[in-house]
Amino acid sequence: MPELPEVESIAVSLRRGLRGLAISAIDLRRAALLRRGRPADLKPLVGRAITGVRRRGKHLIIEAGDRVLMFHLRMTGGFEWADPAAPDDRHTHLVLRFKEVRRELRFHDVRKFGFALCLPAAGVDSCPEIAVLGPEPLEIGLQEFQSRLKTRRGRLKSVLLDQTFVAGIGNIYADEMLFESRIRPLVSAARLSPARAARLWEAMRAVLSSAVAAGGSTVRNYRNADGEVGHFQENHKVYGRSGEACPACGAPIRHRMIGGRSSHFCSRCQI
DNA sequence: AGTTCCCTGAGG
DNA sequence: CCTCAGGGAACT
Repeated sequence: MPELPEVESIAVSLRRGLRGLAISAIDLRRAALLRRGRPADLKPLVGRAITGVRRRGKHLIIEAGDRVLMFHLRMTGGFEWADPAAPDDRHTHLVLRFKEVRRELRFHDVRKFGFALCLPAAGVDSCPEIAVLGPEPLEIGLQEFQSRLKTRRGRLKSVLLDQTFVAGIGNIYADEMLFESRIRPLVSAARLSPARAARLWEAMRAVLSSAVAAGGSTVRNYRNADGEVGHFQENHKVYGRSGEACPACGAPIRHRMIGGRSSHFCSRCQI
């Protein structure tokens, strides 16, 4: 569920919390968290100062000099600052400790879909996870957005969720930006008119930037690294509102599966 | 291009 | 008890 706005909010909170800290120890509780990586890959991080935190798509990248620790949170991954003496739950998979402070940073993930990789900083952009990603939706220009759409066969909603098209959009924001632009999720991406593509581009920027400003959406239990919830769920017009009245026309919000994902839309407003 | 699977807790 | 949620890879 963490999508671009949630990962951005986590990155901002981590940037704040990690400023000026150097890693003193790493406690890997579940080796499978590293996927193809090995536990020994983490060793170069010990002793390194944190030099930055950034986001690429839904990936979170903690920079420590010439190494990075990259996370994908998938559905239920998250961070929490805790006193080392505080009890931890069985879903904590990695713990970072620091020279300067007593508090430790815990990565937890109930469903274990998330992963972490320790990579050379120079190799991040060329690693498979990042190399395949499309442009950032808040950076891509209208012309490029329109021309990329034309090359995509398939339903518009599925294309928006495809991280190689643009990186960072998930189920919530795909539904919301389609409603905002009054476009049906089922239409062909390639056949979207330039005017409708422009409306979608505007909606994409508006929805994502509002969501970033609101700290993301907290449905179920998303929180940033400081334990703060997001507030954009209060602005959701269609996501999770099947059966409720469309805020624009009053027709009931419809719900159906598209490409294996639950989709919410107004069949009167969205054409 | 659609379906299945991974995993677990929440909700019916 | 059963079903659902969901990102993304793997499979059909």
